[in-house]
Amino acid sequence: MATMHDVARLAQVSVSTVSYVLTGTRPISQATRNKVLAAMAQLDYQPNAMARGLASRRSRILGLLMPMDERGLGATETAFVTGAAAAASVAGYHLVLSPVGGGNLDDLRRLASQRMLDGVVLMEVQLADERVTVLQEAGVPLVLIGRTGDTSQLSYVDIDFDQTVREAVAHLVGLGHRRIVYVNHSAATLASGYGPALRTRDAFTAAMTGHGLEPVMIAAEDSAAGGRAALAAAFAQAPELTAVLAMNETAIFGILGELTGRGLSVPDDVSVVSMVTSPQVAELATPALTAMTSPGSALGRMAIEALTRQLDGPADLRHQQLLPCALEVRGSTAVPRSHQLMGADR
Amino acid sequence: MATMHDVARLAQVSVSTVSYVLTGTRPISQATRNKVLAAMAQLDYQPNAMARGLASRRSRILGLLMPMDERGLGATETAFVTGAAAAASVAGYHLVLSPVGGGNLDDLRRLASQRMLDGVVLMEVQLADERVTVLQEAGVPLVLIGRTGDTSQLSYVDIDFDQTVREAVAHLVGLGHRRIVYVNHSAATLASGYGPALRTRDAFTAAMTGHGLEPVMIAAEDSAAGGRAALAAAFAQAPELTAVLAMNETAIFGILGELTGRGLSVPDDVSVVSMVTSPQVAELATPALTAMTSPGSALGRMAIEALTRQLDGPADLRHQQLLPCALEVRGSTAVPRSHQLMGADR
DNA sequence: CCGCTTCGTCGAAACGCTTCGACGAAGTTC
DNA sequence: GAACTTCGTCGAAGCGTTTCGACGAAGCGG
Repeated sequence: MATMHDVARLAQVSVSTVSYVLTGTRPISQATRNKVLAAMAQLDYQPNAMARGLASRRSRILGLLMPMDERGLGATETAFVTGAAAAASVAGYHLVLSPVGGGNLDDLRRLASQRMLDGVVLMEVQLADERVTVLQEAGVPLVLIGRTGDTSQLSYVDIDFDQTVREAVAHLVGLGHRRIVYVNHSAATLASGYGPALRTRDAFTAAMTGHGLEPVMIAAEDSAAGGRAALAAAFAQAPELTAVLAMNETAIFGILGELTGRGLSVPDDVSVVSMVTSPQVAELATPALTAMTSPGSALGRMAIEALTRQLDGPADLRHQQLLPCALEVRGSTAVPRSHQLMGADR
Repeated sequence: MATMHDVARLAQVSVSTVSYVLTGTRPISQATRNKVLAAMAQLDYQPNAMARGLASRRSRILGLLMPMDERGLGATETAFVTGAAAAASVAGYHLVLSPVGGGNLDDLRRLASQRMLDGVVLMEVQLADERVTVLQEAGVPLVLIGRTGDTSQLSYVDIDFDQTVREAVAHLVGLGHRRIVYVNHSAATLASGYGPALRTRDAFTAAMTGHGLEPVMIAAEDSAAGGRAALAAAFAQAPELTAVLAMNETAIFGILGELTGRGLSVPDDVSVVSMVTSPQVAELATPALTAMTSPGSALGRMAIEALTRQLDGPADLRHQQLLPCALEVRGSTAVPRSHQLMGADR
């Protein structure tokens, strides 16, 4: 493995000159640059990342910290990752994903103080997230995907849940639905302070009230069975419901199954909208689901861009940005039956 | 940020002594060790990963290279990752996931020659996989999850597709099914040399022939629509089929939807077995799918263990191992209707 | 009690890079 | 044309570890 020394010798220049060619820190004449480049090519030279990191005190590695729970990464999370990786590559950084969950805070502390990560993007943030504290104490530049409760000191990108819910509700109301039930994540998830669950709950209440309608929310376990139970609960609380809005990629299949089981057809009897859902998952269902598609890869990209800007620019640069999900109408929403009759009446 | 120098000064020993306490490379008296440990604790010392890596020529970082395509990571892949991360942590290594796909071979080459990874676990291996060549040329220790065509020089862990298919077929045949159709990945995937698709195809043929039955295989696109089309094709080729064996987590939902659409009930009219499927996904369907559950986290763990053994032990250590999937019977398989009648006849 | 290992520790030389100060040559300003 | 800059390059001093050779102090068999 060739070193910079070898390159310098072959090109008949000093080691520092080779370094300047590589980093562009100081001007180098075209002639010298060419000599050096040729030597590099000839020796198949690759800079040693460790040495570079030690000398420059920057590893040019960015971390994407994601808790990996059992249920795996959905297409949405994967889009984050690919978007982030692409952006990092463009900015000349490596991106590594570290599956550090909430449990091993010590692991995280170690990772952070070892100076091996120039900065970190944190996914799946809780409203009160200790990982944020740990990283801030370690002095690691940080961008969140999601938001903590107090965001004043932080950089983040997140989904605009307010607007997303508003649009979803508006779509259903526009079709003529009046009794709309919102199926959220589980009660435990809500209690744990999971931001998206809380924010959508409030946004749903606001949106429905704004239309003069009564908001009904059901908490559902993240499983098909949870979805079935949630639908039963929904009919118990609002027997004449005509639409379900759900933010639970797992429960949604239980909801659909239970609907079919009760002899109700989607979308003729009940319309269904799935929130923050990837096209891939939406297409799995029969009929394909009308969904609010999350801006996954854009979020990942913007998080990395904010982070690199923070690293190269002034340290106190803050970046806060919200992106809404886009409504994509597929086969699971329609004008409600009651409304169709009324229309026929006139 | 405290350095080893600071620790040495505070503990009144030399820098090398501190290093020996940390690495255990040479014996250190209990008294000295305690002094050093106390100093470290007092200063909240953390070794600098870059300096360590430079001096020791080992980064203590292992890479898990996974192509991230659009469809995201299933629960199976996620189990790989969590199993691998846990094992790496136990062995004193960091695990980083790098989303390097097949496309950017140059990226991979750079990553490999930068001496930032002590070793690599490669996922989603093709029968002829250039990434293997690149990594071998770069001299990076390597363990595959999956197998290339010629495995003689390589370490790998993989699913025992032969036995898995055999057990799945045996389950169906045991129930009385005779006309069984295998829904594989797409023709393009087969043509690209994707090992699992090819191996299961051959295993299915062998298993069916062994039972004196005719093997029928259909290639399906990885989508719900692909599943629907595949089922139509299946009925065209084998009108009296009573069971479907599928290895396509995405298409399976299309298959189920199409079955319901044709007024056929699962499992009474048609039994369905899903291969290499996580319990989570199996439970999504209604009824829950009888499936061959992949040994995901065990596979990840064993890959990492093999890799670390290779790093710490002799360089030419090879490790080759196959693990079967476990049959988990749920609601999607039953005795075929024809068979029930025959049973009633007697 | 004499040579021998073994133990515990030290000092110094790497590891492969970046970066700082210096310096001659060339260009600019008045 | 004296006094400055700017340009292009060099040498050397780090960066924070590991690791090697050395060496005094014990321990030990004979």
